[in-house]
Amino acid sequence: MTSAKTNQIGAIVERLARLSESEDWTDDLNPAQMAALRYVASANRFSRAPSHVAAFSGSTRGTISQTLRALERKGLVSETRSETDRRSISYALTEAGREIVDAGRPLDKAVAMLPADRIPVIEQQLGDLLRNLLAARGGKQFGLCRHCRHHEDRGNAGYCRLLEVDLEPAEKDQICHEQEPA
Amino acid sequence: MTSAKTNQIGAIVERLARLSESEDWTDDLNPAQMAALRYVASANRFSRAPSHVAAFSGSTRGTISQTLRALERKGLVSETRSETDRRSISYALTEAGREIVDAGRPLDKAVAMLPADRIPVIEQQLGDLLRNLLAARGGKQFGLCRHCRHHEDRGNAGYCRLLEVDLEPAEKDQICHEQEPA
DNA sequence: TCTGATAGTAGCGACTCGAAACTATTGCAA
DNA sequence: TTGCAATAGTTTCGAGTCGCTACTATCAGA
Repeated sequence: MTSAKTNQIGAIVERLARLSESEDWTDDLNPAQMAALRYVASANRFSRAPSHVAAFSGSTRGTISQTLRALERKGLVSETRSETDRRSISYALTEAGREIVDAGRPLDKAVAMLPADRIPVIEQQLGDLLRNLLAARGGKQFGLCRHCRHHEDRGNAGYCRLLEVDLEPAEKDQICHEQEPA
Repeated sequence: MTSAKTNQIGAIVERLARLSESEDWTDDLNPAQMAALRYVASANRFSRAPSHVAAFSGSTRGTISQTLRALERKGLVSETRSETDRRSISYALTEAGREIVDAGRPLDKAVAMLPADRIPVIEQQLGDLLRNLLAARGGKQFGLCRHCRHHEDRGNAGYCRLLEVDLEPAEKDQICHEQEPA
């Protein structure tokens, strides 16, 4: 016998993702495109370059470059070249892109059917699992700005000590590629 | 504001799966091929047809047909035409295929780093989530044979009341496409 | 014996994906 | 200041996914 009592968690997670994605085929967007679109939707203005999407999803710059192009052709994101560094590009959601993201994901509808008090528990445990996986592969966290050790709360707004910039209120709840847990 | 306090569970599950699969690219097998191979490895002899793999993964017969062909070309599965129904085909793992499956998945290594007492809890909760998702889309469960209402325990071995066949001891722990929870 | 359902396959077009080669910038150092 | 290495992104390649729409073979019921 190879591994008698191995747990099923990995198998369930992959099946959940696969089933959810197979239902998520709205608007002519495949899973990879949906994932990239959702990332752009939730990342802050410093974290929306192709290389960030690639690092977040464990993919490569080349692959993500094509995916973002496909999204742009469909009018769901728009591309802006940086003024300060002419090499880098930042993508932003268009109105049409925002609509698709706001529709939510199939899996979240199944989550909503669980007892409300168990949702934060599962969320916490899966978060720990994700951190373990990221630690094992040496990847960045891509956590929320306000959970970062460089973040300084200033009432409604905020301030990033690393990049030395003021932050809009909404930006505190966005994903940042520089994020390091407090 | 669109949905202020929405939970992150769906996002975490999809990211976990994506990251795990991106590391799982061993032996020239892409995620879809790994998923199909693992399914064949854990399904019983009545549940290894292309249509079963398709139903399990939320894909289509056409797509899975090609995926299984790719696996066969690589010598990881072998195909057998049914004697009783000349239309149907059953795939089985080869030795080489078994080796790859036995190597396990990256995500399970991250799971193993969690406190041991929390693993069954997470497993249970994700299982509930999966059942919710399946119920919402009207899909089959594909649960374990021994958890089926047609299963009859006969000590070491077992018996399936639905198909009216005797079962090997090992088959009780395999996935069945006919499975209905007790 | 039709006839319809079922199991699997072929072909199409858009896309993913890793890898490697390539362009355009930028930063650093001699 | 030139010179070069690092960085950001793109292109191209080949194999494969994926939904779709035919299409073939087989089976099962009236």
